[in-house]
Amino acid sequence: MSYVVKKAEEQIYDIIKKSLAKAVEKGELPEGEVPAFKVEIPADRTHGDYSTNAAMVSARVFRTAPMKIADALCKNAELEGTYFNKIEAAGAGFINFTLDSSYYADILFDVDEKGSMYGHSDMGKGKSALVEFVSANPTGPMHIGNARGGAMGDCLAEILSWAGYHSEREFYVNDGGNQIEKFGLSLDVRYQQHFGADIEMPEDSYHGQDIIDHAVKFAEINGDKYMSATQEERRQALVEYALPLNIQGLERDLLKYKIKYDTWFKESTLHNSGEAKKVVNMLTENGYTYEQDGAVWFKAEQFGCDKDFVLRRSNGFYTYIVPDIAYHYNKLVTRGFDRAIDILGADHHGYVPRLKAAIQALGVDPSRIEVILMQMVRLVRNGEVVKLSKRSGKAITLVTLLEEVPIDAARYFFNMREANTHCDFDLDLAIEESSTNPVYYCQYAHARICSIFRKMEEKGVNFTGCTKEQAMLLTASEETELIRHISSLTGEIENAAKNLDPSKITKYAHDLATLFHKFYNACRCDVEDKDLQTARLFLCKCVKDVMYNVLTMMKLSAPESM
RNA sequence: GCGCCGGUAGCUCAGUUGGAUAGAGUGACUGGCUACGAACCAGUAGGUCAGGGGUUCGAGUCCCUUCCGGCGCGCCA
Repeated sequence: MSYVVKKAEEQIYDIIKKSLAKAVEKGELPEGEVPAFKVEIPADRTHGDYSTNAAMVSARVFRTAPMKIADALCKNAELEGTYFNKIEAAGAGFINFTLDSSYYADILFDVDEKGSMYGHSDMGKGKSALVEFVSANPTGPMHIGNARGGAMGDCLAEILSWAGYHSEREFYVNDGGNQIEKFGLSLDVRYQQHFGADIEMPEDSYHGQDIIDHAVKFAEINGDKYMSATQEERRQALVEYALPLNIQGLERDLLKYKIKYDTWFKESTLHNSGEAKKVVNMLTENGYTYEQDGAVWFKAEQFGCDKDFVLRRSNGFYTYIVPDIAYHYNKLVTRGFDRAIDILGADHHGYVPRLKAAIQALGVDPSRIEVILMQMVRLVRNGEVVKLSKRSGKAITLVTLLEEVPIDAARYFFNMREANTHCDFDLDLAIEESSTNPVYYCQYAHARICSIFRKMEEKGVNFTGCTKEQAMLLTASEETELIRHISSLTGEIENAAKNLDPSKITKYAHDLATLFHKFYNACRCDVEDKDLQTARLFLCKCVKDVMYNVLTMMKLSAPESM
């Protein structure tokens, strides 16, 4: 949290401590230690700006009624030199504190001084976090679920960076295994069909138009010369042609979505470098594997899983989880990231304990892997759920989505809700009502402030700075509430980082806009009193800075007019 | 059957990690521009926090249980 906020909270602990000592000295309270108590912001602000349950939790220690303790503490409290001008005991024994206007002024000076850095925190102490997200199969275009994961992961990486972590973004490219086999097979059939072969697409192949397009292009370049090659050669050539194009396509489409990765990590490197083999060997050397029916099993039950699972199939191939184990070992040990954060679809939840078990068996603290499970997005169009089937090729792609919905709106929408809630994306609503979309509500606040400064300049009023005496004129509830919210930005970013929850930030932005719009309607900047005018313009400037910071954190535009 | 996630206003969701009278958005209704931007604001209506039990000064929040929904539980990824 920001240092002004921190200072205020520390003062409360200090006030309580000193007034307790004084009350004991005067014999108003018995000797004793106050147990751990909490300082918090009451939901109902008529109860003050801060409250503490110190009197309630110490009732047992002092064998005195909470209300009596609260009274004694209030009576002996010394507020001189603090940010508070009132302390009082309330009904159940809460002790409530009221902030002085010097506090609000200091908050604004803090914002003004930090500018675009306001909101940054050193909570993460420079620890490194690798955020892996989207990681869509390179066998086809991205779907709408990837849109949610993309917006969330990108925003989360940014939040972590603001909270003092060194964060990096990574895309894991599944360029090995069964899916690539299927990809090759699908291309192969389409290629042969192009030259008139009478064969059907197998049920479980990829039926999308993109596969046909690749096959046709490949045929235009290479002609029919691969018709006479072996199936293996033909499929390999097709995959070597199409896969890089798909990966480039993913990169290009995500860039359109304002997502830029630090690294594109290919699964194939884990096989080529022998890392996949190495982790299986390590597990075996540590005695955590056994053979049965010709397959190699991992003793997962020893690590709290309900079942053991296969690492190497009897046909000699590794199961999908082996490269994943090697991949996470690579993240945490080889590359030495302190934390590996994965954003996955909720249908992977059964797989998380298994991955963690294997990582633990490799001697790595599994809590360094943190998985955000994201519930599925249901796409609604014309009031009906659109079935998302990749196999049928009817999935709504990320590109299609972005053609229909503004990028800012999509990024904001997908960060509005916690990962763990299902969400419906109503396309018609997103398009038709784009003007009432919550993101515009926030951007409007920013544009409105810019407009105020333009208008004031036309009248010859240029804001150049504000004195503390002027800033202390901001005492209307609309003003102090707004400043209170401004003051909470750093803490809110820390909270979002702690919970790995970007939705806290969209909520913050929305609340900031609400409080500003309320202020705007209640308090005019264009007033006779020049000192008050200066103070309000100062407040506007600070709100604008904060809104700008929050919007850019989510990579949303902060328009000066709209 | 076992496990994970969820159930809060008509709808979509918050609820500061156990605090005071449960809140927003949207939809419905009413009011506010000779105005620094009405893409805004103010107000009304709408609740057995899925049901039941328990823990304590105090429960939407923690524990148990029942019901409802989503998803997992493969030598698929």
